[in-house]
Amino acid sequence: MADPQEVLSHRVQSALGAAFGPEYAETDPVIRPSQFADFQANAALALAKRLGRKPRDVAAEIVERLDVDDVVREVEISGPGFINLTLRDEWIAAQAQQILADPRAGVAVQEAQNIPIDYSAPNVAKEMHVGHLRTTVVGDALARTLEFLGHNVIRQNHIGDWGTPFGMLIEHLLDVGEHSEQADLLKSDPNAFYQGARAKFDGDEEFATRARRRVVALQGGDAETLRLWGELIELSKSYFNKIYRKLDVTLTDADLAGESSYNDALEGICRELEDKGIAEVSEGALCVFLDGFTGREGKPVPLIIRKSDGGYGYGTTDLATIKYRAEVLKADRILYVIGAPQHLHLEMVYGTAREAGWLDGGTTPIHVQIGNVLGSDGKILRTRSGAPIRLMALLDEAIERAGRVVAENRPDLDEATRAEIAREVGVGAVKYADLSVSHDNEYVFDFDRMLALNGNTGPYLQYATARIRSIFRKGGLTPEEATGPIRIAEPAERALALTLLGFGPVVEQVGDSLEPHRLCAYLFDLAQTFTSFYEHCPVLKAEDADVRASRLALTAATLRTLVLGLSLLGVSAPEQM
RNA sequence: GCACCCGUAGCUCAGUGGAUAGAGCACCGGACUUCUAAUCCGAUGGUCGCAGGUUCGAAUCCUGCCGGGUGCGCCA
Repeated sequence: MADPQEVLSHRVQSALGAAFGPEYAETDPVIRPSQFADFQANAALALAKRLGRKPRDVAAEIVERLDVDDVVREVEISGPGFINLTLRDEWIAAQAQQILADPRAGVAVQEAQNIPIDYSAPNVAKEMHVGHLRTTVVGDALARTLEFLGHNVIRQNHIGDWGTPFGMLIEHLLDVGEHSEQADLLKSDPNAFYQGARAKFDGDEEFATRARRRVVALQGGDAETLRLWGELIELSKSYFNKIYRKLDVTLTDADLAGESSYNDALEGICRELEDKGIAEVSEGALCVFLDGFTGREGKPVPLIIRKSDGGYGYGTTDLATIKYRAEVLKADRILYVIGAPQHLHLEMVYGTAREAGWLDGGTTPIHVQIGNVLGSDGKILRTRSGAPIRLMALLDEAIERAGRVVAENRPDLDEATRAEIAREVGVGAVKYADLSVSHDNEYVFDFDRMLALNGNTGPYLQYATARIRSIFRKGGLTPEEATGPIRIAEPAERALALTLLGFGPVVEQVGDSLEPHRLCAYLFDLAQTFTSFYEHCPVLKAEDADVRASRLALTAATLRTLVLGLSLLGVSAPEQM
């Protein structure tokens, strides 16, 4: 066990039990990183009141019973009753050695949960916007991280592939021709296709009539209409996959679970909720009213599950997803990586599912709220002309900007290599920018900042890995050949080794809290701690062979941790930059 | 009107009820015949929106207020 915080927790808890009786052995010892030592235990302050004694006396008694000599070099009571703990260099070195030998870099495998993750969810025949970009990137990072922690992740790309707009889209497809250039726009510039259809729908009464008739045919299961609908899906899949491949996102066609896949379940959902007395008819629509949900003028807010015209909306589909994921997929947690504005709606879906008993098997639905991406004006990101930004163009611009920097700094590399580096850096920068701020906050999109080589950015972390790889190339060995033994003498070595021990805990924390930005912050800290180490401690030019072997081992452990950490975020690390 | 989110350094953002609130950027001052300077070291910069409350201890928890954003019946 390499996590100092956990080791110290157990030791302090034992001391608490020994000092104050077994009923205190479960007390949280409140181990925290400290600015005066490596860690501090704050339990004494909280316990003082309960025990009716002075905090410093309580701390003294804990210290007296504390058995940590093998781990801790110095124990000191300070201030009102803080217990400062300074770890032994040898212990840190030994733990770092274990991390180096562990292919998982100190991340424990957890008891497997079934975790469906709903993320990305673009619409057929529509451009993905920066909001989709963020749920795609955050959802994918969570999928990768939870999978690595040992969970059974089931990716659910809930694409918008059903509804009334399809009448218009199908008629437009027929008008322009299935294999026309216009139809091919769906693969590259879907909004152009959509807007073409929309314009006709709004301006041409005859077209609008055809479109409405087509919706009826689609819902009625007309074979030719379904074939054309399938064609729209296929063309759109081509667009989605182009984006996913460029983004290096793990979603494939196998993960598609679009709205249409629940069509057959909707009628049953409504009947079940009506039979259970959860749904009732109001103003012609079948609705669920839940306690605690009121809107304007105190009127109860409905979750509409069947419209007054008999059709179904997203509320019904979302209920079908939660029932399916809970009962068929046997989900322990269901993650909805979806925009923050949909919070109220999702709460109503959860509440309805709970009342219906669908979550009784121990399923917890969780809304991973995605904040809006803003422009520098603080408004939702758009082009100067006010149009939504095309995602592919945005990625291409990031790659192009990265390419300019690479060309400037690495004229020695051939063009193909530079292009690949530019792609990894540009895409990595965009993804990292989405991941490094807490997901539920809005954040301001800024190319210059995300592509900077300084600061908490993707390129900075990638550069740190590229530099380390360069050390091994120059040294004529592979990172795997650097096995230590790790010894600690210099403060910079100590700081680096101690930071390495924090990887396992932070990955576990991301799995629990579903906050990838914590991993970003950790990796940035690790990279900074490494560059500082690298500045102060010669590695290849170390004074003797033992020191060199130890520093190479620390360097190898850092590289593996950085690359593994970035991979959990879905950010690649180029061999050179 | 009701609900949710947010308010921390000039800017962008972190912050597990614990000691003197942190990064990055920008600005200022240093370090390159380099182990990749695409870097590093240092300095400056704060009434944590305001006011109460709980607590030994509050940026963090509770209440009220101010300011900003979002949502609130047949779109998703």
